[in-house]
Amino acid sequence: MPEIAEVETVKNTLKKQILNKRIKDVKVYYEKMIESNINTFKRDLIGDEFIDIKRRGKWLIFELHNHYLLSHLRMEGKFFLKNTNEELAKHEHVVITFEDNLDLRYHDTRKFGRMNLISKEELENTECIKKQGLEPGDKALTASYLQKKLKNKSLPIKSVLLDQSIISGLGNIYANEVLFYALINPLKKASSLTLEECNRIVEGANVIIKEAIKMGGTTIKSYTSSLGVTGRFQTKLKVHKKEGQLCPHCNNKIVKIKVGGRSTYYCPNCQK
DNA sequence: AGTGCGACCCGAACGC
DNA sequence: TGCGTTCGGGTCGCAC
Repeated sequence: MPEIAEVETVKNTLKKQILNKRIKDVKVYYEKMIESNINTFKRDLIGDEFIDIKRRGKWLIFELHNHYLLSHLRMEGKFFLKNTNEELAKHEHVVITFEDNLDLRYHDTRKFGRMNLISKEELENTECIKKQGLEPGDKALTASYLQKKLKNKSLPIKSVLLDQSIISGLGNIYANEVLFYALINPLKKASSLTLEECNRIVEGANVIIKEAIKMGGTTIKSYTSSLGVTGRFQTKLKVHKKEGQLCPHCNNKIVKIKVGGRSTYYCPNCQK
């Protein structure tokens, strides 16, 4: 499941392969995937070219001359590059063909991913981009920023870490890992966190995301990033999907609970 | 405004 | 073996 590190990896990989090639055709096989008007989507892409790829939170931002193509991979979205004469595979929902007959194909088993084509001036006013909070690694992401954001949140801290408007880019895997790093119980009420605890969360997010990006993300379940790049961060996971296994700090058993409906893994001894 | 929860999806894992 | 059921996971939209 792509989180910030996976998206960063996809961005970096695609940048080496698809920039500055004229788009000659666009095919959409699952129309609900496109949030903007489908005909406008095709018309505006054809004839243009990608000149850069950026990322904001878990959103990929493909820059064209006049537009941005926004793409969210949700759980299982992947991009593949294939020759245009290769047969369409199951779950390939959007195909962008470049003039050298290379296809950028969007593959999504569960059809959860979304794309949106917007004009350049719209970017900062587009809701999904505007609402993103600070990213791990941003100097402005400090303990006091976080504590202020948590002040009126009665939800468990685990749920709040998944809120993209506070820290942008954390998903279920890294939220579990960050709380283990910070030695904080996932059920602890967000508003009750001390400045010191907020500091440990910020530090954990910075350290873990940096390391995950360096390793190309986490490959887990059905997710492998595009183009044969395989994430190796799963070897670094300490608690996620480790229920019944021993805590690397104290040797007590990792447990699995539900928080806000989401699987949550933690060490009850280290994270009291 | 903050919170809770179903819907969106489909394949894998599970139960019988 | 084979069938039906449950689960997962990010985000949105709706109800409270």
